Amino acid sequence: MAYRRTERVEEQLQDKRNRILQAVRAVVGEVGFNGAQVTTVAEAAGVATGTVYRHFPSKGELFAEALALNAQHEVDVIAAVAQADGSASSRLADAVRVFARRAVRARRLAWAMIAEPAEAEVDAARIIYRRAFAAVFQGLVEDGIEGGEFPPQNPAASATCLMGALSEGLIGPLAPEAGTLPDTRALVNAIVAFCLQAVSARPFNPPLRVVEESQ
Amino acid sequence: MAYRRTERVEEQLQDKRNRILQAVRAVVGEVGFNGAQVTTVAEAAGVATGTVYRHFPSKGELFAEALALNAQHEVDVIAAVAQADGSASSRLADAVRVFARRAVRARRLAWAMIAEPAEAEVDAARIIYRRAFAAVFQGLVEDGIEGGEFPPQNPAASATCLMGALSEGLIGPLAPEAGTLPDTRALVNAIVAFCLQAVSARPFNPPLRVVEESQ
DNA sequence: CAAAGAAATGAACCTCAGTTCACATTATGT
DNA sequence: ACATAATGTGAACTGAGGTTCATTTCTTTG
Repeated sequence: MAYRRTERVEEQLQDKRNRILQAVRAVVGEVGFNGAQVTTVAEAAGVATGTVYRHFPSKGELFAEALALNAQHEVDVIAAVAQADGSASSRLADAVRVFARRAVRARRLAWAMIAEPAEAEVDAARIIYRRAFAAVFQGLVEDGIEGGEFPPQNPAASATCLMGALSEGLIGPLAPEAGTLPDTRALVNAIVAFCLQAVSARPFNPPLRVVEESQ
Repeated sequence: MAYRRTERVEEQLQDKRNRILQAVRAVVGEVGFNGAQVTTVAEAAGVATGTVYRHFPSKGELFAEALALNAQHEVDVIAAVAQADGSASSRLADAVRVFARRAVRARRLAWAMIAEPAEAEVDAARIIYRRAFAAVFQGLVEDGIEGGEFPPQNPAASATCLMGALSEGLIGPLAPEAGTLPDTRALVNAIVAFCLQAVSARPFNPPLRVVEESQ
């Protein structure tokens, strides 16, 4: 018996693993999934190509885990906003706004996370996290309905559609081939307005019966 | 002078070109973009692989043109619905419903057209046609605003978000890894309801002012 | 410090689907 | 029928990038 994996080594291993994941984030934030090669990531992480494969079984799984890491963080942020005080409408508006703002800020990365074609595993992870975001929205929609703030509706469907409206509203402007964003503020506002109205409004036509269902 | 491209040959050429495009449609409708290889397409079209390259410069362009063909057809269908008689709301609802129904019917194909990762050229074509659909919706939104049916809003942003809500609402259920659709009818209805409400409703909270902007 | 076992390395390898191209086939016009 | 030219063919080629693995470097223990 002449070797044993020490705590210190264990830590260094974890550390290296994290460095690799962070490198993916950095590289993808720079050149997207498309341009991100394993060798490039390894270089960015300060390790050799082969080392990447001591920590991850394949490019797809590495990239998927990197996406999951980011996406989970974003979900947490949005969930926190959603759990703050205030009416369901205002919390929903805030959640959507925060999502949009953060996306616009880290534009290239956001586009990659939301929309850029990538390995199958990455796509799978994306779907999972889209659902996670939708779940947060769904909670808000349910709150709103229960509190009489929103009219009755299918919360799951509304949440999915919200997620779609939100991403589509962003994807175009975020896309790398689109130039610089002309008016970020206005864009975010329009998306927020749409989303809020979609779930929180009452039918306008046929004519409204104004009070009957209000709390 | 011993050869000249006859009308007949010209036709056969066109014919073969179309057969190849149709083959792409068929193959993609079966196995998606992912599983669709040039050789497979050639086989399905009843030509040799090389022949494909006499008609199209690359896989990407071939597939992009095939997508464009389909998408243009769908745009035409939706545009026709949008130009029918009726209120803006009803036309919008019909347009959304028709889009969704047709997608659900040709499920695999629709998913490929809307969401499946593919060559860069294909993605580019997709963006163009998403905009084309959005343009149709935008026209309806503008109609609705002008006619006092819909409240004031940013028509371009609303249209983009509509397109997003519509596709996202469909993508999940359409995805090949999702099982058989449980209740197509309900799904389509929920999406239509969301879309209609998103643009046609008035804010519920703060309290409504009912008549002021109606025509 | 030496032995033993892990972890790191990175150049070589492999895979696979898009593409090519030398040749065969088919069409036109005299 | 023959010359000419275009179209069709599909096996072989190619290149990019993910993956491997023999070798080197590092860590632990007696």
